Amino acid sequence: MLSQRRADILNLVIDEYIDTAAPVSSRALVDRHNLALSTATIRNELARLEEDGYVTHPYTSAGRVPSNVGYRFYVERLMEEEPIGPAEQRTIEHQFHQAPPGYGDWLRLAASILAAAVGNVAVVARPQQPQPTLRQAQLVELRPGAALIVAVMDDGSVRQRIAAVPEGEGQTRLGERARLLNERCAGCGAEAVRALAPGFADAHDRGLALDVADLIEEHAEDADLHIAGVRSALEQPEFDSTERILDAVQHLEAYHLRGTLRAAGGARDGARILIGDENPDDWLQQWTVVISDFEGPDGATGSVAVLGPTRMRYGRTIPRVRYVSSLMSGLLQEAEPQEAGG
Amino acid sequence: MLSQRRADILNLVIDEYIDTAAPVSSRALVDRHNLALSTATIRNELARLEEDGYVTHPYTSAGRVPSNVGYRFYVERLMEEEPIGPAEQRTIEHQFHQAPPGYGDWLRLAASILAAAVGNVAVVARPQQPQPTLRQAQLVELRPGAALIVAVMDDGSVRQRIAAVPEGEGQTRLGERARLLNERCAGCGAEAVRALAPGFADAHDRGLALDVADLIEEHAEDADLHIAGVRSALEQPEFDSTERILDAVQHLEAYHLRGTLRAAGGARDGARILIGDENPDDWLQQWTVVISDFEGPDGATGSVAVLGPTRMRYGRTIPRVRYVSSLMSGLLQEAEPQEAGG
DNA sequence: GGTTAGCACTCTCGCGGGGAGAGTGCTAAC
DNA sequence: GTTAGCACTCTCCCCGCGAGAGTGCTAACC
Repeated sequence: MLSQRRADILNLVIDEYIDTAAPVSSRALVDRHNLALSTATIRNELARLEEDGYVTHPYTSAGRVPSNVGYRFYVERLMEEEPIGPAEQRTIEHQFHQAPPGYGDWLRLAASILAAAVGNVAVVARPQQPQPTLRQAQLVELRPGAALIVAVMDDGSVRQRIAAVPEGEGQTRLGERARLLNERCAGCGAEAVRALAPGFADAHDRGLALDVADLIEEHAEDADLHIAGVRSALEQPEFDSTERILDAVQHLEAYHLRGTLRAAGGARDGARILIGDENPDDWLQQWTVVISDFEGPDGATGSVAVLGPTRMRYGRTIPRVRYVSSLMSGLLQEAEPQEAGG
Repeated sequence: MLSQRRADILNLVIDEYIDTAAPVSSRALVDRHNLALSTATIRNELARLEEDGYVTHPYTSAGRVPSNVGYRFYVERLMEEEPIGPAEQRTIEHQFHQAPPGYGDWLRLAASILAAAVGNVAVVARPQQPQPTLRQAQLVELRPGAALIVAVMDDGSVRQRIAAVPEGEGQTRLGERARLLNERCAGCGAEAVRALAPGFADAHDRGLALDVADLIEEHAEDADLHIAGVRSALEQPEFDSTERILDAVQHLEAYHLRGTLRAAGGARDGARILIGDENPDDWLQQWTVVISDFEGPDGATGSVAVLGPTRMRYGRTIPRVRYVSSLMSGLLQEAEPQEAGG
């Protein structure tokens, strides 16, 4: 265990480094915090902290940089959370209620509010039930032999797929097929629909039922994941080379991020935090991810997350992720007097 | 009008510049194409081309770089289209038919096939009817007082919005409201629904009908726009500075791109082409956009586009945009024997 | 024993010089 | 109209170097 003084110094080093993005020198620590110690003493302590793995040395004679171990310790023991003042709270809630009418717009807005609040990438995943059930399916004629299945789930999520249908059937006939499908399968989960499939007299209806069962199991569209703040994150000094930026850009797509939000990580008061190499994904080895799940209606779970360099303002980020998450939860699930429609 | 020889030289300059991304010198032209002229003669011609605005000089003694005017002339008169050979055609079609089951996946695949074929950003916009009509609306309970309207259009596109409903109504009651709404409004366009709204006895039903009318007019979700190839585009030498990359990243989002695809531009055989400052958007002043619309079922129109630096391989890009567009059209609309379902 | 001053040593970073190279424009001759 | 020749320009890259920041270590100090 770290001595109190050493922990204090580590705290200062990390605060300083988060602020300046430059290796922290003994001089800087003493000067900026009026320490009653000499730089030499600090240097000794820093050397010990380095021995224990909390900080590193980019090269022989530069200041200290926190290691992942250091950040982890900081997040768990040292960091002070930066509270969300009444003014900020009002601003955020105000923005929330100013939402444009579309549901997607609204989720995107949430992401961009969070991104602005923390200066990093923010992601908001629409709540989905773990075991969704079918609300209703539609068949839209595409061309002879193929139709689009549009399946709306009970949590409001939507999945679509192209399916084979008999050639020469018009939209009317497809409407009948859809009606039959809905009569029997509405309210069912994937397994139930699959079990019902053999019960259809017509072979094509059986096929459609199986397609629907697949759809129910499938992830909803990427649309249900909203990303904001990419630019502000990539403006940080860690992204100095073109390569790094491009790598980040390549991976910061809705398509890839779904899995990332599911990763388990060191929890802190309802927020999962993954620092650097704690991330399972290769490309995230230099990133920290802070995730907070929230509840939607009927047990649906959504997620709010922030991604940024390991040098992120944890004290600011974590409470804000948590706060936006709870706001989402409140607006989507709990009773709350508020004008919603447009 | 340009003399034949001068046009030939312009052609060579642009081909060369597209290839190397470096200012083209008189020497390079003579050497690489075994011209029966001396570099001095070429220099004279280049000077004339510069006077007429087809090429420029980055600085006093560097080679020539095509101007937007030059590119425009090239696209209209000089360029040779690079045909899609049978092998390439087979590859592309093969990839198309290997599509994963989801409709969104499929559109994304189309974008990424095109992106790979041209080495730039590709965008595919799902076909939508200009005046969509309602297929069916669902109401999903969120919390007391608010529900999610999920409206499926006749072209299969989906719009969602949060709407006010009376507090204390359960999902069953909401289901009844939805049924009533569908009974009266299914098949209607925005105007028709708006006209029907006053006919509802219940005030809340009237409100919902108006919401639905709004939804019908609204753009579909951004999900219906798929982007691929951002990385390969940004790897090109024009994006040497961090700033440029970030600017591009910031604007290359589904949210912003919808309008871009609607821009009118110099047509060439069914493809609209906007070069540099021909683009209405500020951020696109250094870009070229090649767009081709395609037909979906029932008069729905989708778009396929490629975005890249003005120095793009026009001869390669244009036919490929056109080709993918026609493939989309074929797969979504025309009769074509093919296994579609999964 | 912890703390501190002093000092040698190390590594980065920015700056200026300078030479090579690529290319042009111009002039004069063909 | 075409071409050789030449002076001139501008970039680019390499190199060296000095300033500056910081450390680690040693020896003295309280």
